[in-house]
Amino acid sequence: MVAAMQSRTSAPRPGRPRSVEADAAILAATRAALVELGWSKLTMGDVAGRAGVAKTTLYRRWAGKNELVVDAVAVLFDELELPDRGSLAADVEGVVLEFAALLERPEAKTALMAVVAESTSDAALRDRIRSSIVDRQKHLVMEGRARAQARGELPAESDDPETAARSSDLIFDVIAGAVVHRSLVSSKPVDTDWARDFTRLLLGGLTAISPT
Amino acid sequence: MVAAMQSRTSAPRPGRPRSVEADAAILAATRAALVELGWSKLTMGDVAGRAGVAKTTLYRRWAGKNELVVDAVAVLFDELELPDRGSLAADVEGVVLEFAALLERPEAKTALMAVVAESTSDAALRDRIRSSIVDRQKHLVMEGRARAQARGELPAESDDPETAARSSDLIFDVIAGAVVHRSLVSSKPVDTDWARDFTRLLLGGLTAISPT
Amino acid sequence: MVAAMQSRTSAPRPGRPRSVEADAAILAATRAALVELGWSKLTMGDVAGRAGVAKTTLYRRWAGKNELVVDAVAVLFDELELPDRGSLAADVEGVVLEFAALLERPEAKTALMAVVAESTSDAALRDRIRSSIVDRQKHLVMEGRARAQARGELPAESDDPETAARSSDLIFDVIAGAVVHRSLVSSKPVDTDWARDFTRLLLGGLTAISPT
Amino acid sequence: MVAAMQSRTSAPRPGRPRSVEADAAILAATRAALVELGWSKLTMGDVAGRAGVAKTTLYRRWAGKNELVVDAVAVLFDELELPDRGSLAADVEGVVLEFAALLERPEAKTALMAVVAESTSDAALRDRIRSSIVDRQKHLVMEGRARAQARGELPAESDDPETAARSSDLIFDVIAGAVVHRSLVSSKPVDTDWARDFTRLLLGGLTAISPT
DNA sequence: GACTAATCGAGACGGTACGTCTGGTCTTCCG
DNA sequence: CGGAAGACCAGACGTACCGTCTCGATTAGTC
Repeated sequence: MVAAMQSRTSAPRPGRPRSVEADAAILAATRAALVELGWSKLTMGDVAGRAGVAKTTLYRRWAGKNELVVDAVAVLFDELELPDRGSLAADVEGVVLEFAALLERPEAKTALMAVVAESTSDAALRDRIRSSIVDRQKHLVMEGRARAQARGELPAESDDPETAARSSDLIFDVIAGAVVHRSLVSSKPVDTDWARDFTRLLLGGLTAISPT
Repeated sequence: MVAAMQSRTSAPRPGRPRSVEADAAILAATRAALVELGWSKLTMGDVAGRAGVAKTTLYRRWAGKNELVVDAVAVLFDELELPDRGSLAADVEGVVLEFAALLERPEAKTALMAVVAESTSDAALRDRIRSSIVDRQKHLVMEGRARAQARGELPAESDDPETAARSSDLIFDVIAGAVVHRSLVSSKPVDTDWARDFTRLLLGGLTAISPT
Repeated sequence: MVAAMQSRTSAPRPGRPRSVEADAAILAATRAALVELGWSKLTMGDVAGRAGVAKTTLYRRWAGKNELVVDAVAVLFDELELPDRGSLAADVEGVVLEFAALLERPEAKTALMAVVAESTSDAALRDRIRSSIVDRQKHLVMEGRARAQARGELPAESDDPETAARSSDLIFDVIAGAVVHRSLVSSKPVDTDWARDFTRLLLGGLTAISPT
Repeated sequence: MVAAMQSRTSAPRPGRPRSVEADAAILAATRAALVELGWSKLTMGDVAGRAGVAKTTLYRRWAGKNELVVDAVAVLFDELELPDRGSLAADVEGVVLEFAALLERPEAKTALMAVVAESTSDAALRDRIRSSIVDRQKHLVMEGRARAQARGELPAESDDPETAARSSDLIFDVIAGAVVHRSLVSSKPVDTDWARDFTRLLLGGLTAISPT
């Protein structure tokens, strides 16, 4: 995932090739450790032990705990999908519940907040999070919006691409932010009722800001 | 703030009383250390040194880094205010910008996410965050809503107090969540433009979910 | 003149007088703690607790652990006696066994070596040990010698008092040193057999060094 | 000296081998610290610092202060030698002065008494002292005795090996005990005069206990 | 019968060292 | 050369004692 680009060129470097199994084992071990121990008690040595791997092998692939955890958790966000549920409201409700289900998983909730916290004082980590996690989610917003426009539920985007991006970003932050805040900060469940209330609020707002 | 309940009963416990100056010095030192070092590099020993206090004095009052930081940061949220800006839109925009300004402060942004991360696997910490931080903010939502109803911008609350609380919670999570997500996850500025866009979206939604 | 007398006896200083019971309780607690914990794990706080006394009360009377322990153990050496057993050989054998029995007691053996160790870098402690412990034992040697001379087993002392003191010191160090070394360093029992062997060796030597 | 047994089998355990230089540096640092600070103020952290080594490296090799100091001091006793001085009297006098000179060294006197004190409540430490220190000295007694017998100054040993061992032990405890007691407990110098007096006493005794 | 003055208990204080744990690096030998 | 093993340095962890201090509450003798 990290330096996978090079493998494509398949330059048969000299010496023993890196074990492909090790990568998978390490990431799995990281997720398991996150579930059991949480972020702060997770240690590199413990992950290495679980994966049946030497610590050196970890450090050869990742710069530290932060990077490792981002990669270990990123794959979880690949599971998010946006099947066509027939209407914009159904699509929004669906993605909200799906995202909430993801945040219920201990490895996801713990890791997500922790790496965001670290990223506040680490620009490189911020980029890594954006590319590995945020962008994967944002893509869903774009997809849902396009589908709604095709259905005629939303007007066509503005000609100005910048304006369009601005409103995409806004919607994304509102959805993701509300779910995360409800789930992790307010510590209350994101259930069907809440998802319906939220969707009504969001769709009402969307109609209001759309140009006639 | 923390164990202040007991002081009211003023039961003069035997032995030397705890230094009240130490508390203030420690919390101030904690905030200073957060700014300089960030969450992960902040150490109890360093805080003690800055505060001119022994490590034992810290541990006598707080169980660990998490608890200390929550208390140290909580006071920042007391600064949030909601002056009457004349209209609901102006009030929302104002509180969004104020909250965003708070999240710009390094001690706030780092600490907030970090303690939330830890709280995902620590129920006691979760409660402490709720009472020390979340509730302080939620109060603003209630206030703004009441004011808007007085102005006639929003209909009177439902007779059912549970329904009213449900929508208050929703609005709170949407506002706080969106600002936090924009600021810390998406890493983009919460400026006047964004605040205006967001306010239009939110107010449109509020109108839509209001009865009649 | 008159007032000076009283200060030695019971100078009635102003203020609340020190508790006489506390002294006894503290020394007893110290000995008990020595038996249970040994020297290095004995703490002032623990002794205070056992004695039902505050730490300040200890420090008001003794400067530290060393001084306290010397005083607590010193009384044990008062038990050493030298009844007239009829001959020099019987007297030596008796005192050797008595001293060995004292060193069997855990509080004595632990404390004696420990304070001697500390005294190697503490002149004041060295003096305290000499006056509180060593001199008490040395007195027995003088007594036994005088008795043997009265019996005619040993020749009268040299006219030169310095010469007499030199040989007293020598005998004392040989007896006490041998018993301590056998018991604590070689970790072997000082039983009747050993005492008899040692006595034969010593008396043989004494005869040899005595002036014809 | 400590775990040297295993090195003979030279089983090449996996992983990086322990630094042999570190061992020497640590023991030297321990002796230096003993001279400067004495036993009670010597700290593991300080020793580590002097040796240019991490604290973990100390604890990987020794269980604590006691074990470390025993090993650090043990080598000093290797310096004791018994050159043939021509007569038993000269040999005894020589070894007494040599031993006294050793006990003059601050690292030896402090450490020896301190570890003996600890050993009174620690059987494992007692064994370590016996094998590392006591046995090294006792060997000198055996050697000197054999030499005196060869010279005809002492009769041949008893046929019963146990009887021979008993008298060897006795002589050893008398010599070592007297020197230690004079030097450390009585706090008086072991000079040539004292050594001569003591030798006369001992040799007189030896003649007395020897079978005709 | 108040006023001193030193004591007592309790327990917090600034320090120092403890022994452990983790992070990240380096060194050895094996495949 | 990759990898497992484990030693290495650095330094934070939370705990335990140290010896001092600050409390309120006793106890005496002195006015």
